[in-house]
Amino acid sequence: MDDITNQEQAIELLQQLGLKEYEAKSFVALARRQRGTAKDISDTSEVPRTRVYDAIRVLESKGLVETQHSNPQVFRAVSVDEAVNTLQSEYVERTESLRNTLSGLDPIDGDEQTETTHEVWSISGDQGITSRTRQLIEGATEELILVIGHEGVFTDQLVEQLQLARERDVKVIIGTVDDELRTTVQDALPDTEVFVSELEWLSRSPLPDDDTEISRLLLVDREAILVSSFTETTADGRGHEQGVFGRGFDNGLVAITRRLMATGLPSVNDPETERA
Amino acid sequence: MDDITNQEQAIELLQQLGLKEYEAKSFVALARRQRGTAKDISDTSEVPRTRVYDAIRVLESKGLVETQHSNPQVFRAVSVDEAVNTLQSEYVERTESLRNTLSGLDPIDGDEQTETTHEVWSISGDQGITSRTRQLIEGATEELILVIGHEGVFTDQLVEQLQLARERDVKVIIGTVDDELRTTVQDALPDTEVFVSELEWLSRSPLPDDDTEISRLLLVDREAILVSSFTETTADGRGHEQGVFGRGFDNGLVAITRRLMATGLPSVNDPETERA
DNA sequence: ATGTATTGTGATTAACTGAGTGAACGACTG
DNA sequence: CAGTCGTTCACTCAGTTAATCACAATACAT
Repeated sequence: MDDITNQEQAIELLQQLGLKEYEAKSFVALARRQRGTAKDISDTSEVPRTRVYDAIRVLESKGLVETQHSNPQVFRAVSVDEAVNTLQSEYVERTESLRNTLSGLDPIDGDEQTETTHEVWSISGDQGITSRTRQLIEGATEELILVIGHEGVFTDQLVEQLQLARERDVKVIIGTVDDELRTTVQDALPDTEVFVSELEWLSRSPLPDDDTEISRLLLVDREAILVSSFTETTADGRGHEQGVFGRGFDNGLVAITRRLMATGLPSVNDPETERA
Repeated sequence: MDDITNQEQAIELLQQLGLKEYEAKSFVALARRQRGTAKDISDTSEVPRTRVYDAIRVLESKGLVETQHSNPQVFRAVSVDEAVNTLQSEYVERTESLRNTLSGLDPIDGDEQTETTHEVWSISGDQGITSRTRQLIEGATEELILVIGHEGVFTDQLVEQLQLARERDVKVIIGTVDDELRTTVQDALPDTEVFVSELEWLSRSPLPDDDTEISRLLLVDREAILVSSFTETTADGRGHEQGVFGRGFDNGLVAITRRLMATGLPSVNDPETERA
C-alpha cells in the first residue's frame, strides 16, 4: 500500500491547482473518510484543529465540501468526480476568458524590423520546447529530420504529429542515439526511416563532468532548427530541458546544423542539398 | 477603447492561473507588442526594468515567451492561442492526474452512521450550489419544483438539465418572482408550467436593510430541498451566494419547505401530497 | 580613446501572505 | 456547577514577493 505517496501526490496537485496547504490536506483527509468533524480531519491530516475551520470554509466556497451546522459541525466532501469537474471547469473557464481578453488587447507597434534571419531564440522547459516542436513539425512542407536523444521526448503525441506530416508527403527521417530507442521508434512508425546516429558527440559529451545530454534535434525543410538539451538537476527529482531555435536558410545555427547532420546521417546526403 | 480594463482583466486572469504580478504584467505587455526588450516591457507595463528579466525567465520556462540572447536581449511572446493552449493543457493534465490519485486513496472508515435524515448541509459559492443543483435535478424521478429568484441562475445549462428531466417524465414546475423573468423562462421551456409566485417573502424581504434575496429554491420529489440566497457584497463587484440543502421526507427543512410551497404555488396542491 | 548612456546581475529592504500556536469564549455533559 | 469539547480570534514567525538601489558589463558617440 503505497498510499502514503498517493496521498502526498494528491495534496501536491491540489496545491498546484491553487489551494493552500491546509486546504489541500483537509480536503484529502475528508475525501478519504467521506464525512467527519474538525477533529477527525485534524487527526488524519497534519492540520491544526483550530485551522481546519478556515480551510473548510474556503473549500466550501469552491464547491468541494459541504457543511452540516450541527454541534460539532460535520463536514462532507463531494464525490471525487464532482470535485475534479468543478476544479477543471473553473480553470477552463478562466483560460477561455483569458483567450478573449488577450486577443482583444490592442497592439502597440514598435519598430517593425522583421529581421528574421540570424535570429536565435532560446526557450526552456519541457512545455515550451514541446510546443515549439509541434509547431515546427506542423509547418514542415518537404523534409523533417529529427534526432531523439532522450526517450522521454518520444511521446504518443509526437508520433501522431509525425504521422500527419508523412501524410502531407513530408519526408521524415528519424535518428536515435542507441539501438534500443531505435527499435521503439521503428515499431511506432513502421514506414519511417529510423537509424542510429554515428555521431559520437550526440550521445556522449566530449567533456568530463558534463551531465547534459542532447534531447532533441530537429531540422525542418533545411531552414529551421531546434536543438534542446536535458540536464539532470541533481537536487530535485526531475531535470530541466532547455534549447534554442532558429529560422532562415542563412541563419548561422541552421547552416551549421545542416552541415553536421549531413555528415552524421546516412540518407541526408543527396547532392541537391548543398546549395549553400 | 476600454482596453485599459481589458488589459487589467488579462493580468488578473493570468495571476489567478498561477503567475506572479510581474510575470503577468510582463507577459501582457509583451503580448501587445509581439517583441521587445526589457526596457520596452518596463515602459508599457509597470514592472521595474530590473525585474523584467526574472519574470521573463519564468515565462520562458512555462513556454509563453522566447528569448533572443543578443544585446540587448529581445523577448517575444508566443501567439495567444499557443499560450492559452499551453496553460490550459497544463491544468487539464493536473486535474486528470488529480482524479487518479484521489480515487486511488484508500478510505478510512469511521463510524458508519448513515443517518441521512434530519441532516442539513450548507454550501456556499455559485460553483458548489450550481453543481449541487444539477445533481439534484439529475436525480429527480417524479417531481421537480424550482423557484428562480435571481435571473443569474437561469443559465443555458440549467435549461438543458430541466429538459432532460422532462424527458424522463419528471413533472417540472417552475416559479419566478416577477413576470419579466417568467416570460423569459416560459420562452426557453415552452412545455413547462411556469408561474409567478404569490408569496410575498420570496421577492421582498420582510426586514428592512436586508439586501439578501432568494436565489434558488428547489424541491425534488418532495424529499430533497435546496435553498440559496444571494447577497450583494457591497465592496467588491459581485456578490456571494450561499445556501442549504437537505434530504429525507422527515427532514425538518424539507417538511417546512413542502408546506410553504404548497401554500404559494398553484399546482402543487393535490390532495395526495399531504401524507405527512 | 574616453566619457556617457544603456543593459544585465545581484544585493537589500519593505510589505505581504501563509503556517503554526495559544488565549478566550460559548456550548454541551456529567 | 465544573469540566470538557468545539469554535473563533488574535498573534508570532517564516518564507515569499514586490520594490529599490548599487554596481559591473556592454554598447555608443564624440
